[in-house]
Amino acid sequence: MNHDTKQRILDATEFLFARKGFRGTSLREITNRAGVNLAAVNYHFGSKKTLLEAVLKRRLQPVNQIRRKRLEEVREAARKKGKRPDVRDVLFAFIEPTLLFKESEPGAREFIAFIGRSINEPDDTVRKTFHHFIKPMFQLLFETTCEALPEHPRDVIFWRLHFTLGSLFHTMNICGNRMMGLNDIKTDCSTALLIDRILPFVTAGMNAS
Amino acid sequence: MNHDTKQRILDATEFLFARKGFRGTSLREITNRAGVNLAAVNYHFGSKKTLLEAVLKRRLQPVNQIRRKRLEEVREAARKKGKRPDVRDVLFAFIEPTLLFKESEPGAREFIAFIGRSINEPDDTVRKTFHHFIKPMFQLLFETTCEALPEHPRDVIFWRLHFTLGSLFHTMNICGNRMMGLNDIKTDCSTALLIDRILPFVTAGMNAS
DNA sequence: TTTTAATTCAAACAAATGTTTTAATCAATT
DNA sequence: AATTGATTAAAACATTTGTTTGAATTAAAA
Repeated sequence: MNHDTKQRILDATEFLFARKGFRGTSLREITNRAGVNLAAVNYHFGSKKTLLEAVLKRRLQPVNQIRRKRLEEVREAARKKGKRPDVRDVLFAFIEPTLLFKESEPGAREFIAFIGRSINEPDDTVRKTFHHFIKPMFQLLFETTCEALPEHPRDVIFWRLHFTLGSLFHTMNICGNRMMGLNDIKTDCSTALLIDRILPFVTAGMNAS
Repeated sequence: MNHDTKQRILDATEFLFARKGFRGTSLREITNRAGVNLAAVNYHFGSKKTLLEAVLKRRLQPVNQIRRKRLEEVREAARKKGKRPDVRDVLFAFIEPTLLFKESEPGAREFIAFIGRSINEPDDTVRKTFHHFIKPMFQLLFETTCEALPEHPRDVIFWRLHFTLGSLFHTMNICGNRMMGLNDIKTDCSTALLIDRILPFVTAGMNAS
């Protein structure tokens, strides 16, 4: 019943993928760190590619549920009041769960950097798997933002949301990993403060005339 | 005097690094594409790591010169007028050369995506080499922006510039490579239009109260 | 032309990779 | 206790990796 072999592999994998990337991590590193036999990966997951899909699915599925719920709550609340959604509320509903994910579980603190990179990963397997999870969320975020800003052209909103994603995913990288600092600036930062920092920035950007 | 062997290797390398990443590209792919012998890489560049440094240096050095010149022009112009620099001018001086780089040379159209990824690369060699080039620019951008927004705390400006970099580098990825589109939105976009799109966004974000 | 240095080439190197195989071990069911 | 199925283990598999070697070729200098 040592069924936690799968868990140990998943835990070791997300840590190493976050630190060294998909291609930079070997199955031997993973199984060594997990304390299991090398063949266990192919036995339990089939292949390295399938392992990656399992790792991404385990983490992205829950956070996506939260994001969807939060976005639809904002939508519904606005509908009931007969007003349009507030841009800040919309962005908050998407961004807060994304960054709060870092605090959700021990492994997430590192793995958030991997997620932040995935959208632009050169490896097709990583990027396409990630897009499969993020695209419906992006679509929902897009529609909700269009409701919030009906006076803005749709393609302007589309691009500004991409800029928002850029800020957000870069933030996921630097808060989960290593960042480029400067001499007199302290770079460590609580998640709550980070949210307070990024939200005015992207809200102002979205609202720009 | 077949000294263009080095050039052909550099050209092939930047194309493949942009498409498949540093670790995802083998020296055999590079030399095949360049039409040169496998050993030519180690003969002319020493190692794969040194090749990477040469590739980055060849492209980043020129664009950095432009960025530095542009930023100092903005600074100097303000000083002569006895006013502080305009935030939009500062960001424009940094962003325009960065995105215009794409049009500078044939290979740059693809390579811009590699640059956009490098800041958060998991591979130490790539990330550190890139930081070596970008950090002085970021420092200069930071100081100039602080002059433009003296009422903002320095650490707020620091983080907002990181958000700006996030938007910019994500844009470099999607305009140089592949992007996550939506059904009814056309994703292709001229560089000039792209600059017109990103600039109001990050300017508003920097100015946010 | 002869000599010398720089460059190219094919071949081989050792190390690392994901995957498969086959036997051993474990846990539960009969 | 015996049997069955699931899991673990060690070893080997075939490729691919970056790098090195030493001879062949080319270009420049004497």
